[in-house]
Amino acid sequence: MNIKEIAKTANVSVATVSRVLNGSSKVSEETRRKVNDVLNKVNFKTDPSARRLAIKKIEIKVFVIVSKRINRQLNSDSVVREFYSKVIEGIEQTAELNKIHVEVVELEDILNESKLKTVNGLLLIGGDTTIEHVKFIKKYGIPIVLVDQYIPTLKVDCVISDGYDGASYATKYLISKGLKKIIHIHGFLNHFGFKNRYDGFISTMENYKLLPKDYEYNDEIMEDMKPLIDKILKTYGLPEAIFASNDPIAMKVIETLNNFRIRVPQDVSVIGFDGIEIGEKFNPSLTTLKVPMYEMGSLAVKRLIDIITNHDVYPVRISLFTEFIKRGSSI
Amino acid sequence: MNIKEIAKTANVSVATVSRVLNGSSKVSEETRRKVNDVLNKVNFKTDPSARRLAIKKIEIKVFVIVSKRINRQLNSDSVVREFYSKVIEGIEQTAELNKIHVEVVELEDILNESKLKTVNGLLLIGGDTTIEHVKFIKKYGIPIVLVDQYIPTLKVDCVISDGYDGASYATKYLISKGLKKIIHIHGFLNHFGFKNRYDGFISTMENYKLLPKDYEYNDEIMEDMKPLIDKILKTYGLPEAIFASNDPIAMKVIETLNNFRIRVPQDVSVIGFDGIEIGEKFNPSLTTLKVPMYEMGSLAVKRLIDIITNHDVYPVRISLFTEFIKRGSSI
DNA sequence: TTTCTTTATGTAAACGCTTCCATATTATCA
DNA sequence: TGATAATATGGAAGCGTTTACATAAAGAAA
Repeated sequence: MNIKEIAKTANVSVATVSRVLNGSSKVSEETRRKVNDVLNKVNFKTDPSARRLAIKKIEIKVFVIVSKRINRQLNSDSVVREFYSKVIEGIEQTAELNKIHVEVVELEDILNESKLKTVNGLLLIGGDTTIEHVKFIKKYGIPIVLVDQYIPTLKVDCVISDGYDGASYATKYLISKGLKKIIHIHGFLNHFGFKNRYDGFISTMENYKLLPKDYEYNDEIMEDMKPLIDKILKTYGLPEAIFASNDPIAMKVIETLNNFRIRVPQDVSVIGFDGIEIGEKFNPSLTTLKVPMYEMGSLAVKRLIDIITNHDVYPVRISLFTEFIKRGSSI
Repeated sequence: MNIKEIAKTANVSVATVSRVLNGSSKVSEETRRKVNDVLNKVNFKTDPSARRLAIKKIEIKVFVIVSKRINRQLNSDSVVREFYSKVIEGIEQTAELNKIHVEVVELEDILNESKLKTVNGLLLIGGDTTIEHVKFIKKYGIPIVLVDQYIPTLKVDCVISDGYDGASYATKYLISKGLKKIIHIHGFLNHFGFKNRYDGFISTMENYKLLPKDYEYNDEIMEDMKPLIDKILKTYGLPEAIFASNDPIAMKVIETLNNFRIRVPQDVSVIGFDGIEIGEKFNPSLTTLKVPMYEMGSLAVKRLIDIITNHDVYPVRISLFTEFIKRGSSI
């Protein structure tokens, strides 16, 4: 069953059927009804490959939106840089394969421009995307896929990593090694990513009837982590293991512990999260949960293509599993 | 960059390029090398859509595996029937659209057969799939996608509905209507679906500083719910709203409440979960969260195709958002 | 040498859809 | 009323592949 047969039974041309299918305005009410009747009767579904092939003439622009903050970091030497670079690499290569034009722009720019109207789809990367941004863009009816960001109250497509599962795995690993005094050092919990990892840690500890203990850090503490470690040692004592909510924290923790003459992993095991490359070079090399960043970007593009070409309507949340990488910083 | 350009620069016909690309034997060594040189130089990648369109039928066999229990229910008149029928409809139509052959078999059958080796991919539907099943099949290196089932400890692709979000939405809705005494009646929490909905309910109530109260039901109670309602009324008092973890429970609750001369929704609001069709005919018509069942099946097939054709390696979890449908059983 | 195979390559027709362009119809205006 | 503009529809050319069929070249058999 194809468009041609539909056309024949509806007594119109294939062009007209296509127009009805795509909601183009140049069809009379009567014809539209006639075609729709046939369409419904046979429960017609457009062949995605054919549509995709035909439509390819059009320049599909995908704006990879990055907030000013992240963009600055992308240009500076930072871990964020590595993370998002990998994601963007995945985006660009997958886009190229599908002959889609990608442009990386700053979020602030696109929000001010009425350029929005020329865009076929948007990828919004990272934690700076807010509900307002999404709502604003949605008004234009432009498909969006969030990357490494999830906004629970909004039903919007997103690709994220499974922090809950990862944290849970790490915690179980430590427990399986006989460790019991495990603490979690994490970022602000209103960030969904940190929250997920936190939840995974807490619930796993509770499942094993162990007392979960967690400490929140802020940007100042990143400068100097001594006060935090000090506090932990005083109020909690020396933990057997520390699970940090990302790699930079983990490395900072190790550094600071060393200053306290506490050895990693002999005295305390440390596990990070993200799997950035520096972690491997670090001494001791960092045990971590690797987020498949390239895949994240790649999947986001594929999803966007699906949405655009199939008029896919149900938003989905795609979570990628992380990969546990055992290295030197933990037993 | 397409096959035609490759052909031109390699000084051969497009047919020949295609033959080289597909490893057909009817190409001389010399020509093959010539073409491959060009291919490598420009890092050519075949357009998937075009290929898909041109190939009339890819012989990918997908076994939709259904456990005996569910299969029995599919043949009998049950709500499970409706739910899984819709899912299977999505699977079959999407498969057909992609010219893939689908066969619905019973889980028990396939596990005993060495037929497994002839299969390109498997879809496992529903809550009866166990870790052992998956592990067994994985041994054969066959791609699997779980549908409406999630096994946290195993990194296996799955398509599920977002119970947490749905439950959370329902709870917020009730709270927004000024209701405070809200309880949750749910199934066994070791089923990930019920657990998710439970978590969504609990955490939302806590967010609003309300006391969450929940009751677990079992199959006997489904026969006669009087004891449970009795217990609730005695220990908790009359709730203002009841959120049930699926539609059948919700309807049973309403029925039983009516026997107690308690009116729905005047005295107590009731919300279900699933969005099965009977709920609409029910009196009062059921407020519920609709799981996009068709989409669930459809997405599962698409994911399986991706895994098979792209050799996609990172397993992902795809969650579909539910849709809140306000009807007569709630204010 | 002639005829018959075999092998390598090219030509062109699909695959199902979108969309530019042309045409036919109807409405609008002077 | 005739000229013009607006609107609805159809025809047909792509989109990038695959592949049946045709053809050319070369080798084998007579």
